[in-house]
Amino acid sequence: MTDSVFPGPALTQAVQLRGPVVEVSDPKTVNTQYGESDLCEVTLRPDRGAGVPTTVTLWGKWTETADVLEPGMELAVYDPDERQYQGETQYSVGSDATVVVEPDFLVDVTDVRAWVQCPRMYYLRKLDGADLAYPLVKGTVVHEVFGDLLRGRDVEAAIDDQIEAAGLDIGLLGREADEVAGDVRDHAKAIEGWLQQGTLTDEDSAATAADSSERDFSPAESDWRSEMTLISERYGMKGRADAVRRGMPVELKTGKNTKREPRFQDKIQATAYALMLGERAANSLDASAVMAGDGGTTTPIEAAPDTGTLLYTKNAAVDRSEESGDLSPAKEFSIGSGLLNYVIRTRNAIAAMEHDTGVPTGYEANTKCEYCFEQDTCMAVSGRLDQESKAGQVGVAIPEAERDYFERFYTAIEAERRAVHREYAKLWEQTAEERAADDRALVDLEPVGRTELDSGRWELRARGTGAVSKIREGDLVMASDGDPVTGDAELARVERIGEARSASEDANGETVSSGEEIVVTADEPLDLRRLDIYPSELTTDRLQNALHDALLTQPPEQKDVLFGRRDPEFETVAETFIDNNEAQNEAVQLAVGAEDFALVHGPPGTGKTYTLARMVRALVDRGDRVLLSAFTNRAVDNAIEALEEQGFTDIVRVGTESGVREDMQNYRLEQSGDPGECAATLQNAQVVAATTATCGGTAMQSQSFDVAVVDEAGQLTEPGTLAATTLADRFALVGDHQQLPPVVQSEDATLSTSLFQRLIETHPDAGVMLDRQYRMAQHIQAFASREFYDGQLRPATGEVAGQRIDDLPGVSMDALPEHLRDRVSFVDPGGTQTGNTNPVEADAVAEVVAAYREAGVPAADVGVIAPFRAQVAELDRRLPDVAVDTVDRFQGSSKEVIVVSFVATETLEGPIFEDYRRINVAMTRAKKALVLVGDADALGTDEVYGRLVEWAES
DNA sequence: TCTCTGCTTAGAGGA
Repeated sequence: MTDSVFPGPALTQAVQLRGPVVEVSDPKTVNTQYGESDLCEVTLRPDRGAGVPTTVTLWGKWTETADVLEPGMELAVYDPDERQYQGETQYSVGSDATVVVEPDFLVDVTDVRAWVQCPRMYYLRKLDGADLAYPLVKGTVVHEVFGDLLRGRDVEAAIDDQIEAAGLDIGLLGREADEVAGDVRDHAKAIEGWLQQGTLTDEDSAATAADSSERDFSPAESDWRSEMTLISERYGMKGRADAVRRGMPVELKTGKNTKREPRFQDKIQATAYALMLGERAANSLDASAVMAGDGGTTTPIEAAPDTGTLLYTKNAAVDRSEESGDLSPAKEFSIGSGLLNYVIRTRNAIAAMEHDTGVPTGYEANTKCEYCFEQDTCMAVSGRLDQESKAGQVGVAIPEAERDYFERFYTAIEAERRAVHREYAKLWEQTAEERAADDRALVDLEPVGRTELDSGRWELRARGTGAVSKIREGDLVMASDGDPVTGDAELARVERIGEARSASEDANGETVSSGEEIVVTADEPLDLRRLDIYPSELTTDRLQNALHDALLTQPPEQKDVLFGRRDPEFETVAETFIDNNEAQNEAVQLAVGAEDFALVHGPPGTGKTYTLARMVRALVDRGDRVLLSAFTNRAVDNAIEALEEQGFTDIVRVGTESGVREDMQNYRLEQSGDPGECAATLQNAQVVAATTATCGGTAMQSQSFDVAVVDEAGQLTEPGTLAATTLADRFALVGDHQQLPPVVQSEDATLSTSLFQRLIETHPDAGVMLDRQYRMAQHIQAFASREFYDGQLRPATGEVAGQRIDDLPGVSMDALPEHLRDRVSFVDPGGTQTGNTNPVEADAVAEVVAAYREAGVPAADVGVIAPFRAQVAELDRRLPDVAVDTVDRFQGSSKEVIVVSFVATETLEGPIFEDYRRINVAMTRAKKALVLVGDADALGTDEVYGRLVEWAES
């Protein structure tokens, strides 16, 4: 077992050669002293491209990996044979060496498994993965029960709890809890029987046999670990083993297998875990050797466990009179270097395919399509997209424009996936300090306690340093003893981060807080010393799903308008919904009368959310079932709040407990509980509200709607929007493409234009712009109106236009310094940008805020905005009781007084300043006073920022 | 050196 007595990074001399491939020779066959052998020469630039091009000869089966290599791919070569020849060092990769393609791309073990079944199955899984199916739900419940049994829980209690936890899914499948419990019990019996047997053979004392009738067979803690998350830096792989027993992988399968041997793909899955367990074992063996003064020489392959176990629990439940064959649930198999290397080569094939976003045909492996249960789907997808596939094609291809669209977005989403993978690689590429500085980790935690919960899970507590990070309550994180890759590490859920609830007294009798308290829950106990963000591919998976559903399952008529083959149609609606704002009323009429879609362009402060709520009510009055969606939880909750204010409360909110705002929890659908009740609550709801990411999940995929109403649609990628709109016959998008665009990690521009923007540009007639704003004084809105809204944005009333800071109770204009008395002012404090901060400017901002405070403006009415998080932190220190945040995070809210800190001096370099929409957002948060603080010369280097300064000074 | 929210995780099975 790896222990915290071995600090520092992995000690295995892992990478011997690593860098981009320059050239790959054609494979050839040569005669050697051992007979005929294949070889292929690969030239790479070691030291990650910095070294002299070096040729490595790949022998035998490694030529399969050479086959998929292309120049430009990153290659790692471990433990190659080294030989001097004519003054040159030559490397060769035979049986003892390993080659890994694109090691930073973490291939999932389940993807390796799917690829082994059929490379095309691997591809199909990415496109279409949100189906609800009983065997899957049951399988999940059995796995959870298995984990509970390993943690020593009572079987009946575990079954009841886990079925309750899966309540909604079971209900949506139309099953009863009792029926599922019966099914699960059969599997649980098989697990119990096997565990009992294991205990008996392990403990050779006669006394154990006498006790065997009792329930107490709880596995000894040192023998077992359940649900072990493994990440491999060396092989570029990640996955989660069901259980590890004495260092050996155990995989639970709830299907049936009456063959003597385990299924090949099951063996491959367990072998992949064995490979990663070997890596961990080698690291700790080498560490021991170093401590003992020996050199570390064990390779991970040598250190890998030699046996894997597959537990086919359904075997115990089948009717023995009708089945022949081997019905024992547990099947062991031996793991040798051949199988381990096979896993690595398969993993390489996947990584190579991902490098240039290729699409597998099925010919890559020797699979037989006639036995495949994905055959129909495979042929249909191949036919619709006109792809080459071993199974062949059925059906008519979608139009070429749609195929191009699919290709373009598929590629862009996969680029996002690679960006997520780069985040994984940072787990080991960055030191703990670098990760902490990047806000991606909380380090130097001091473990203060652990408690085993009734569920068998563990609550782990630590004292934090109070450092900031992106980690928030409810997040799934990697909890570790200090090293998330080679140390003791577990996936954990953050339950609490914050000031310790209990305070104590110090020596002088003063009450002191005991620091920041961090509480997480995990399956296994560990010393909680560090938390890391655990990147998730969930969003990319759901975007792929949405793309697939929108293009391959929607009827052509519905897609026509998206591809410009037809103009959107409207029925004329004469009813008046809002009588004091023409544009708002027109927006509701448009949405109600839309036969395809309607677009509502809502600039800042124009009552966009109010209009949206009115629209939802009007649709409901017509008998429509409405989906209410937005990218962020905050926007969804705001929309519900607006509905509530209009007296409408027949809403079901789908989302996680931590995502949904406290005061909206009463609308939240409880996903655990009685299956029938859970499902009925969702199915009977007239209005269902959820984020677009949740719309892509299994629960929402089972629902259909008449209309989807999507708020903040300017912040959504096209596939993100489609996740909501494909669930409905028609849709209405509400947003503002002149405010911030979707957040995407990759540089690809495809995803950064919203569907809202594309449609409003191609179909201006299908949209209404709300042109009267209720937020800003006339002068404050002038710049935004001119620059971003063609001068069409105007104050809704004279009162809005003429508002002044001294309208606030107790605020006197005379108390303000003269340069701050205008509604818009500019201050040039003459500081210097250092990194992403400007301390002098921060001081000036603090002075401005202090001036407003002294004039009587309450702290709650002041907001401070800066482009960089570093400057936000700088300002936060000076202004503890004022809201300070980045532009991006301020979108959606407003304050009476807004102070903007631009940070930049001399030049305006940096991508943050390139998107002018960011200024629009920053300027339009202010109601009565706006103060711009920055370097006039730097701002003057850009035309738009220059006009901004001119306007502020005038 | 740029901004950053989603999501129960990942994996659950069928001839």
